[in-house]
Amino acid sequence: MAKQYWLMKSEPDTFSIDSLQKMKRVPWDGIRNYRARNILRDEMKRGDEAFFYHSSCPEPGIVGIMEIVKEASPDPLQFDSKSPYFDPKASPSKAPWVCVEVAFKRKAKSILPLSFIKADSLLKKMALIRWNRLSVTPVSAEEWKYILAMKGLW
DNA sequence: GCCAACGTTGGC
DNA sequence: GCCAACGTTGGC
Repeated sequence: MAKQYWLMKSEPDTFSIDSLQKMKRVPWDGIRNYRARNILRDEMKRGDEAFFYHSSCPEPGIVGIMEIVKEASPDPLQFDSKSPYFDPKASPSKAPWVCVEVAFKRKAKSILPLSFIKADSLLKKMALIRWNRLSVTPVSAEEWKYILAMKGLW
């Protein structure tokens, strides 16, 4: 299958592009929305690439690129009673929540702000805008190429 | 199955 | 901190 592209949100206070750069490879855990879960579980493939997006911060926007290095497996946090992502209904035989593993690829030279995305005639059609509260959204090959070709961004 | 109440996300 | 847009929960 052709490589697919995604956009994944994280609050930089919790986990930022700099944290990913240092850690190199992490589980993308704590997804507790069914629509986002279905994307992780059913659609994300090893080798796919994703934009790292900073949300709920002074300047939200795209800040880097990562690669999906491991496909979905049960999210361990759902079994951890001390985690905010604990799910009392989850059991090893019936684990509703999954995570993928991502690896750092590159950090943008500067942020590509949401305000720019919303003002751009091509980018304002991104699923990021249409499904504005979903933390994992698809990015079309056209949108991906367009952003990668932006002057001075990378 | 409907819907009101409540909780969360995330931009501003 | 506010609030719009959803998503979830639970009574009926």
